[in-house]
Amino acid sequence: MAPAGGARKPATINDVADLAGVSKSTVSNVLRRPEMVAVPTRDRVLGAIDRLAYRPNALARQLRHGRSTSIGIIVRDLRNPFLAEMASLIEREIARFGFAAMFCATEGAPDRERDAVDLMVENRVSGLAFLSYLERPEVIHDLIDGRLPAVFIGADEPWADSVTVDERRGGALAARHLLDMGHRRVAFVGPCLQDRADSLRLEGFRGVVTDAGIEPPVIRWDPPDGGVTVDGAGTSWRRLLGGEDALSGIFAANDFAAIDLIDAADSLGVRVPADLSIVGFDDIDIAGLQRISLTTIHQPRAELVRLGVDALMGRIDGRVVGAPRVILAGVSLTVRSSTGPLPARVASAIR
Amino acid sequence: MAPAGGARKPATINDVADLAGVSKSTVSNVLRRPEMVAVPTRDRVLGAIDRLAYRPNALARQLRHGRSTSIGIIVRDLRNPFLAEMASLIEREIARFGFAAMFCATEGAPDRERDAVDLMVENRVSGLAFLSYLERPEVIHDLIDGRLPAVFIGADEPWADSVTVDERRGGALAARHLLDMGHRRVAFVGPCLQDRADSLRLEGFRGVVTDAGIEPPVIRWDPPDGGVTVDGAGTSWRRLLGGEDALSGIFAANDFAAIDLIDAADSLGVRVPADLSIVGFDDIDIAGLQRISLTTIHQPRAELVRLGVDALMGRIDGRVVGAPRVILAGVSLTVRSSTGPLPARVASAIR
DNA sequence: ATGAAAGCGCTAACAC
DNA sequence: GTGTTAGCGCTTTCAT
Repeated sequence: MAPAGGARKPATINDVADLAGVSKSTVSNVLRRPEMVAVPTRDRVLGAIDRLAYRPNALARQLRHGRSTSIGIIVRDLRNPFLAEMASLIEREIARFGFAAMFCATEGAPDRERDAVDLMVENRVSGLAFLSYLERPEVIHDLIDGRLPAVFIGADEPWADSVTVDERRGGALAARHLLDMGHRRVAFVGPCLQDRADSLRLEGFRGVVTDAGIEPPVIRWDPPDGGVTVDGAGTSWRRLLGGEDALSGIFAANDFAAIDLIDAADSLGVRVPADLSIVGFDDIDIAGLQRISLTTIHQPRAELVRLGVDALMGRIDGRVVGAPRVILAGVSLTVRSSTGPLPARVASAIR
Repeated sequence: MAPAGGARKPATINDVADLAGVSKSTVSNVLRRPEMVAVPTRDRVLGAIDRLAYRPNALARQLRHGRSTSIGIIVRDLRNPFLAEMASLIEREIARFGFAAMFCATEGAPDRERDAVDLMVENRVSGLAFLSYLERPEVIHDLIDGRLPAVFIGADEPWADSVTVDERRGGALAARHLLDMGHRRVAFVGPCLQDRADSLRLEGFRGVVTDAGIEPPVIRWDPPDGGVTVDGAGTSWRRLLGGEDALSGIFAANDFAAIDLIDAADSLGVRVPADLSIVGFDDIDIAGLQRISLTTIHQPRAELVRLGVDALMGRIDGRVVGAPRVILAGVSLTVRSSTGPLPARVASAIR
């Protein structure tokens, strides 16, 4: 057993070649094209590799090839279970193609997003997967365009391959569901710094609601501890959910927020769905727990990832060329028990 | 705007040098030690960098230095919110030191763990952070020892720096809490493939329970869909939680499983805590939701990460040398409402 | 203050 | 089959 701690210099292909009494090309061949090396030589080389615990230096190989075998994954926040699972699925999927995952969390900050892309570019990742996208289109576009393939999963950017559900349609489904149940005082709640998917969800929601002659407030909230603002003015859930003109239906930009909202309602004694109906977006696993039972817009996570990684791999190996493709996956409403009809007394009060 | 899609060859330091009419050493100096380059030269170089949208090739620099500026993070499963948040915290913390994060999920499979370490070693990461650890000690030890610094966060391996709560003590706290409330038919539930933290939690739990003269069953379960086995024999929650000798207290290896267990109980009409008390481990955010309100063993996530990354950085820059250190953070029981006293009728039935 | 040159570890022509 | 060689893009002495 070696003395613990010290960082011994790792063996190189030359060390192996010397020990095996061959040239380094032969060692390289043993590793990359074993069939073209004579069996006795190969065995000698493998023996040396074993003795020296040789691991090829991926940095050197990648430098030679001009790119690394990593994919950059850029994601807002791994604490959102939807994003964590998507990231995890991507990691697993790209591993099947021999790629490693490099992660960067942007925490919803555009400058961190820019830094993340820079980091990935400098590390010469083979491709980039965005799980959230904040920046104004041009900025990142200019950073990336022509340098490396990128795919947006869960956001639809016209200048790169995108795999997404129709976010607008999801927002519209949520709106229609709430309206159908009689709700009129409805609102959207989303993070202070919206990513582009959030914006589209809001758009879809607002479109349907305004068509019904209602102008929905947009609530900004970073759960669980962030302040609540409407039109830039601070307020509180107590104010929004209590009193005569209390909201009776809320569409949250994602389940993560929706579940925190349910908890806030529970704390205030606001009953869900008797007093307040809540619709989320994503359909994360815990949304299906009996105790949460969140009505939400379902996203086919595995399918999105599969399609997204496929698209990316197609670009990387040049199998796919030409204009960016937008792939839409189906979106649907999953009705559970966080939504219900507008209570009669409120319904009459509004008329 | 460049034609979309194509992967133009990125500019190199030579291109910049040529355009600026200097040597590449000067370009390198402009980037790494700007103060030792004359201002006019520097400006010319910066101009060229800008014009060519030059990004230094990190692979080349890292090859030169013999190591990359990445840290490998090895984690069982990002769907477990505790692990996802820990991973996220690590990524943020190492970014402050200029390191990038490389992730690998092992899904609880020892061979995937070995592959992950191999991948990291080949990529010459500067250090390794384990968030879960499966393999028999020697295997990974031999793979790593002397090659690169490693830190275990949430598991205590004597051959490398470790930052962890006292897992055994956590298990013991859970056991004592259940016993104190009068429970006698208690069990442990954990994943089919335990990591080393799981084992220690079980040990601590079992120690206290057997001291009370009870031999607790060990239930293997991979929520939400996996089968339930005890001593290798398949069974079901219905059987374990119903009937005369139903369990009345369960300690789950982690909150993720505990919450799924609550859900299973809800489905079976088993009331928590009236019929069944459940203790988790980790104290993830959703454990604190009113609707979940899980009694659990609290882990100080941010502190564990801070200490762990500190330890790792110390080894990387050689500030810390010598024998592995084990750092213990405090562990405590957070009592919420998933546990309660043994119902009187059961208590009397047992006497 | 700037440049020339060596070399990190590997791969891929091309020679033998 | 196997060896020789020429880089990949960068940093870092060491001259000038």
